[in-house]
Amino acid sequence: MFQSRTHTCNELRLANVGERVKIVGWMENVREVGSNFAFVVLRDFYGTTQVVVETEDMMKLIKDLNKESTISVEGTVRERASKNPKLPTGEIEVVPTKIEVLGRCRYNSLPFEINRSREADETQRLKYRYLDLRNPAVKKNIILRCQVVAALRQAMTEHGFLEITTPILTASSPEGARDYLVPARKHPGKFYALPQAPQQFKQLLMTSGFDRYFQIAPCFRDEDARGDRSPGEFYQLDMEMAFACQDDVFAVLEDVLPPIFAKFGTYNVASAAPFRRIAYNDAMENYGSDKPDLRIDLLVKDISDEVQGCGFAALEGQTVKAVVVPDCKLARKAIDKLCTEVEVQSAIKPFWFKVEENGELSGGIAKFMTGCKEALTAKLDLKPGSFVGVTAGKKELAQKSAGVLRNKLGAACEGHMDKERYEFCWIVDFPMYEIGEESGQLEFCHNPFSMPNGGMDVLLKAERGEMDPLDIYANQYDLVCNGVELSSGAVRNHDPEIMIKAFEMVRLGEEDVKKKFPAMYNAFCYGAPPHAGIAPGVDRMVMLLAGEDSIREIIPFPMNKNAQDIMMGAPSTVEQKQLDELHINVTEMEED
RNA sequence: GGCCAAGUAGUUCAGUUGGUUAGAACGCCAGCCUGUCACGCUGGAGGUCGUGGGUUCGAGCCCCAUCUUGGUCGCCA
Repeated sequence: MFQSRTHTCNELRLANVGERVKIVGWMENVREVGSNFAFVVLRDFYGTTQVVVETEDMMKLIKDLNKESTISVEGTVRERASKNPKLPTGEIEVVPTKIEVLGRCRYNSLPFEINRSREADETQRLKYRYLDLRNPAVKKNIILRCQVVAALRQAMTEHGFLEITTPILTASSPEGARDYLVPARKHPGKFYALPQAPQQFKQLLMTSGFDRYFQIAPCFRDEDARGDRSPGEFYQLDMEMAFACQDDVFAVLEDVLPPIFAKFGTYNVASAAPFRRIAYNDAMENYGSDKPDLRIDLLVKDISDEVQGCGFAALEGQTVKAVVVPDCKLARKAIDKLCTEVEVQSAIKPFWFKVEENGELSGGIAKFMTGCKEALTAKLDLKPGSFVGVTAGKKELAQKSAGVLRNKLGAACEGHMDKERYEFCWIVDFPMYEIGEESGQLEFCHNPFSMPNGGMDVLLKAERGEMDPLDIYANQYDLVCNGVELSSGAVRNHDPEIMIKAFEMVRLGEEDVKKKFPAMYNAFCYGAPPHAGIAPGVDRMVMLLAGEDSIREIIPFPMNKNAQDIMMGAPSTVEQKQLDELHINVTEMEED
């Protein structure tokens, strides 16, 4: 029968010398420095403590044990003969009178070394995640995640928000991403869906009279993974406020997030309220991105007019964007590498040229630029030493490529990125509608739940042809931090008539609204409050705070890129009996 | 689904123009070592070079196919 320990492995100090103690943990390392003399490093959640083995019996016991076995050590605390100032427990050691094996490690060779697991192959790490997590450097991120979630809960609660859980088994939503479906045993041919977000439920809560709702909400979307996007499932700090406008939502997050970022982040500087607000179109124009990294001081400039007639075919008739670095010291090789990286990420290879010390243009496309040198100098404020990166193409492509270029240049060129801080901004005034690439017709740009800016009036105007529907803006906003889109939110459309009108703009109507969002439509017909909300991604926040580039580093048990849990073996085949109960017929099967 | 990169010892990697017996570090095993703390020293075991074809006198290296993994684009209201 296991009896509890007296101390953790990060607790004993000089003051404890002479005490009888019991510590427990994993045998991390054994340093044998003589016959019948060895140092054993014992590790638990809290830290490590050195145990000295000095007798033949104990030596035999330890030598028969594989590393990573769990043991308990009862003994006396002793001052070390040679202290280690690098360890909190480095001044003492435990001289055991009894060592008990609690859980033997059956393997003398592990898939990777615990304390170097971050260097190991990721597939191995994920397969043996329970070993990977023994590494304090890996564990640290999970602890951080817990602390951040706890801090968010506390802050939201203090702001008067109630945490309310919403269903995991719900109805498939016609909009958005691909759903995860769950077959309904009692209803052959019918399916539940896992929620892509608690969107409709939280809006229904507002209609029910709950004033301020939040939830650390699991969300499920069957879409492909990215470095910053875990496949399948992720968590949002989902929130919604009744009788609220955009400013009310902003005020809450501007109050909640900066202290948490400053406290738990790798960098301890976070922008203070109010965060900068940038209109979507301005962000695209000046930063080439709808998630600008404001730590970079470079801007994107339009030089479409200036370069017309320059003789370089790739620029003629295109939207042309430039990013100028006034004092660029990049070598030719570094420039080529950077341009290639931009091409990989944006499908456009940027052009470039430099201004030499004597004022002459050189490199890249310089020979085509001499004709418009004066106009460019004025527009871009060119000086000796300036580097100019140029992208060209259709407007959005040129903008986005310039944005990628801006990010790369900011990171590569000395002095243009104040990296060690968290810079928040709001992206506002998103277009409500766009012309769909496939359909060529008007479609919702983002989500149909947002209130059009100007309400029914602008919709009617657009309907009468008095304004371009593309000029209708949604009361929608994104929260961006250091170039990462943390969150999307909106002032919701709580008015059934405006909702129907908004849908009519994209050739849908009352029947479609009722069919697609029956509960919400019905609820809104019984008196709905104006409401607004947002849902910052918890995983991405923690990733930013931990300073990690991969979202898998901050998820306790992540799936791999192909949405497989190789540790648990999910997804997996199931018994035919289970399929029969669910009225499921498998028509195609992956080979194992 | 497209594109790019990688796959060699338990792990991380090196491997020249295609040329003898495929190396190193860490880990593992054995021995030595009474103050180590990334302990040290000596020795040892450990490889179907992802898989299948092909070119060649000869392939870890070249070619084709395929699988796996990562990145990226599509996708992500």
